[in-house]
Amino acid sequence: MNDLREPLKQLATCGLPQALEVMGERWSFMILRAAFNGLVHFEEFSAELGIARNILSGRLGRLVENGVMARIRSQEDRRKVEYRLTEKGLDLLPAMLALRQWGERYGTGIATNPVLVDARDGLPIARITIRAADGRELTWQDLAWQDSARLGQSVKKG
Amino acid sequence: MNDLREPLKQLATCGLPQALEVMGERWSFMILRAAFNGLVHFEEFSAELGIARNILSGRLGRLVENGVMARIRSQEDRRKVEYRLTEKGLDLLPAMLALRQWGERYGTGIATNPVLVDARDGLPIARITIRAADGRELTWQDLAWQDSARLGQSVKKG
DNA sequence: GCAATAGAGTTTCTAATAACAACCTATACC
DNA sequence: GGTATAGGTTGTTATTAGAAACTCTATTGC
Repeated sequence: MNDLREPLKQLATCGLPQALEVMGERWSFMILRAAFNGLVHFEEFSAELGIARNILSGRLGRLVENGVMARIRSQEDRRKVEYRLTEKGLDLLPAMLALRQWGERYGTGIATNPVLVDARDGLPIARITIRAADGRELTWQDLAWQDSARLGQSVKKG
Repeated sequence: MNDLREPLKQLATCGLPQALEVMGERWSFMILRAAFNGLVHFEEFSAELGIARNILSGRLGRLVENGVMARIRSQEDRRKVEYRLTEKGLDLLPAMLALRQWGERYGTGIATNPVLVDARDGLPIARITIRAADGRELTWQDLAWQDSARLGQSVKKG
């Protein structure tokens, strides 16, 4: 366990609250997943998620507001609107996959489909892991919290 | 009352809904972060998060129910209870870090503190990325969805 | 051209849930 | 007895969810 680790009972500041501000609401990640699955239209999200229309409208609007998705009128059919992931939205993929993999691992063994693969060789992607700057895989035992003012100095683990 | 624990009917099935059922509520990730920062007692979480006591009680209970945390009576002081991350909870670290890194990257430039470092060399961990089975880093362009029944066959990018 | 229809919402109304504040309780320690 | 710790209870408000009906524009079929 982490009994050897010196607990730091100080206020922590990090990007998590800001991420949760955008993605912490109930349907946000499900909408994101649908978007990664190629859905773009309001009616597609509605059918896939079974979410009430007003709520879906609100969530999509919020994701657009926060720059996660872009709202684009279709050229071919001007009734249609396309919601497409922005760069910022695409950058949420690691977080979504990490969550999803965790759910798969500990959930009630529902077979995942479809699977995300490397387009080059068709093999499923690896598990999302934590790595050192030089690429070594790290576990919680290998990690320590460090005050950012002291970065680069030696670390005491116990 | 279409909630997240119902299996999806149409396009995609995966572990995400199950992960969100455990971690999708408003304070769950903040509690998790506090736990990773070494907090163990009810009053510590309460002080750190400023969350109403009944809500905190409910969330902690739910995390324990779901096996993310363990509720342990302290040996030294029998009044005290320790909430400690289980293996299952520790395995949420990649997801939490990916979210946090995303928030840092796109948030309003709040300096993160403390920073998670490799205890061996004191260097901050790398960004959480998606990798192929052989370890190559992959971006969204390199990926494809594949029906799990056809794994290993040729892939067309969607 | 005109009616019917499709897409993307908005509005209204209602129910359920989450959140918060402020007490209250039950142990266990001193 | 007095205090610390973990939580339950009560009451109140805010938010979220949902169903159904409505709007507005664009397209399609005749």
